[in-house]
Amino acid sequence: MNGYPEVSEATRRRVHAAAIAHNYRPNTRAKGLATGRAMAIGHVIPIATKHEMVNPVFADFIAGAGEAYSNAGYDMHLSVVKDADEERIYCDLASKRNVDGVIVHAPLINDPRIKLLREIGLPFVVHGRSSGEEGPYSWLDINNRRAFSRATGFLLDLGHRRIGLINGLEHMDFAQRRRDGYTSALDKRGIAADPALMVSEEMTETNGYRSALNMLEQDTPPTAFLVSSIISAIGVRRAIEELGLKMGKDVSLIVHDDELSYFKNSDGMDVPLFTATRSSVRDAGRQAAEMLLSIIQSPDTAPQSRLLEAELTLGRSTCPAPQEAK
Amino acid sequence: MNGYPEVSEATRRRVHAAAIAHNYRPNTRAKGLATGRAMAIGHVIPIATKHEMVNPVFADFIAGAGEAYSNAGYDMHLSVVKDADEERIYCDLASKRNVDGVIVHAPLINDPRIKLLREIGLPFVVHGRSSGEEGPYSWLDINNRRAFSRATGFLLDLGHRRIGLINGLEHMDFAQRRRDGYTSALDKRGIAADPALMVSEEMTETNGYRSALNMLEQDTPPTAFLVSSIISAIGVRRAIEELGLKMGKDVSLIVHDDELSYFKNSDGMDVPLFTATRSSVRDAGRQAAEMLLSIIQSPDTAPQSRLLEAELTLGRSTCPAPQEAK
DNA sequence: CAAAAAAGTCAAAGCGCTTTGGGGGCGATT
DNA sequence: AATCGCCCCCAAAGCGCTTTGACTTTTTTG
Repeated sequence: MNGYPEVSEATRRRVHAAAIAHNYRPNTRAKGLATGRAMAIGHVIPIATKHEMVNPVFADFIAGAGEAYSNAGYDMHLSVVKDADEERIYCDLASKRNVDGVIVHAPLINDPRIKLLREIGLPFVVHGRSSGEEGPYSWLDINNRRAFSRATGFLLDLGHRRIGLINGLEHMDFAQRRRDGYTSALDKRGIAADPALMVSEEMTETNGYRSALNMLEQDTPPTAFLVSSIISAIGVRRAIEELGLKMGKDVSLIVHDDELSYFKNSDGMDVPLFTATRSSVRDAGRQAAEMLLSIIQSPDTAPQSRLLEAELTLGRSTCPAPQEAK
Repeated sequence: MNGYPEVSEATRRRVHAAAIAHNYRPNTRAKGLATGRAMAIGHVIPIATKHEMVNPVFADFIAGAGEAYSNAGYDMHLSVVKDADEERIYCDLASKRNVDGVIVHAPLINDPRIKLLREIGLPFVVHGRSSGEEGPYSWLDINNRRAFSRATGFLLDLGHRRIGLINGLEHMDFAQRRRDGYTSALDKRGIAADPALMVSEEMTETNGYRSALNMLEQDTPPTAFLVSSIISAIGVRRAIEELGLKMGKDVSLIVHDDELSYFKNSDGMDVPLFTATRSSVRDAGRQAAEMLLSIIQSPDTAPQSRLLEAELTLGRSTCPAPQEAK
């Protein structure tokens, strides 16, 4: 059944028919044992121990990756793990031989997992990058820095001078890059970044709400926000409206939109709710998976990488800065 | 290493030490082949083909289940699958022997998967139930009917007479039960359910927004809403406020809260944003997983089931009906 | 002190597949 | 007619583990 050339077409057909008749499918374990390949990819999803938080982008990323795997006949192996145990899990996966490769999620700055995986020789692709990691490795990331610098520039062009940054946790690489983009765009216009306008926290609705409220209640409140997640942005909007202000009129907001399936910023009909830097995380999952599969197929080629650009899409949450705030 | 009684303690220690020294872990495939047990549980997550939607509760459910699996030494196998292909996948999983059991997600009314799994003899636990399925099977569900009937009763007690129901897709069993709870509570007070106040749709922010807007723009708009998901509720709130109304003052709202980790309705400090029927889906994942593991351990016991009650928690989104609306 | 019992060790078989090398059958070549 | 070559088919070995039963060593007991 495995396409050997010396088997006649007739026999092959007979075997196939019999297999279907008996509802036969080769036993994965036996096959894996004989071939030495697991035909499975591992995803390790870390639970932030502090708040037991599951990153909401995982679901969509995995949906995209899963598509690529089933097309290629691979299975997906998931380990849910408290972030402290994460390294041990990679060793386990490798030495128990239950996966042929892994996707590394949510890389930190100087992420130790990259070194570890390189050492144990398990093929991997990082979703994101890890600043400070010098050696070569395969990754797929969006251009977070440029996205946030463009978004900041866009707000500056609209006349905003005090722009709040509501970011994710900045030991995560993506958040660091986003802040870089933000501060460098401010720098370029000769504006000093104000620490009172920058927060770094888990991207939940409540956090977004609380931080925005804090900033808006300052003496010189921001007239615009840059928000790292559509979930936090909901909270930011709540804070804005609770103070009797209007989003897109009194306060502007740009959000990074991962195109989560249950929270589409734009439904294709109306003008999107939020002005956003947009990049589909589902698509990223698909591409990262395909990259990993190709690496597994030809292990000796150089590490691959791909940098995706985020689109800046106009929504109803941005407008010129109000006059009195200039 | 597997705890045979006739091996001396000293030898065991020696073997253990050697295993650790060489970073040895038994090969999962070989072990599985020899024992006939995969030590893995399958989760099949269907993608609604129509909108390519991933149910946002999966992430948290799986986080809970994953905890139970790793405690028991089990792995988790994920298949992401277009909902049309779902039955084939179950057959594959069973005949390829790569899992010892599966969790059935998002059961429909008269769900054919239950019959199928019973036939092929693969142990399973349903997260939810399937009305119309007569035979015995193991399930874990929340009492959707009672939760929604209580919530409706609560709104009626506050004087609301026109209550909008913004539900999930009603071919899903949970949504059906929620509507049942809603209509039966209305019935009990002699109020006819108005079809113009009931919608059934995928639970996205946009859908919630649009449906609430539609209802509020009717001649006799609802004074309260019952919403099946916190995601849709965000959209409902947006609609309310866009019309210049205040949630918890002009319009009341009760939502079902799955305690999604990135969208906590209550953060333990303030009064929750929404009044809600609350039940942790993460916890459900943990319990369903434990139930399945116990079934696999002793396959001959009768099917188990567990019905969890949802708590009604007071938030800031409900208040007595405005006078003029009575 | 010898024999029986207990405790510990080891080697072989088998799980279900892939891979390989040896033959059997048949038509073509000399 | 004997040989060669080709096309198939099949049987055997091995993947890394568990399980079993046979065997050896130590301890207990009459």
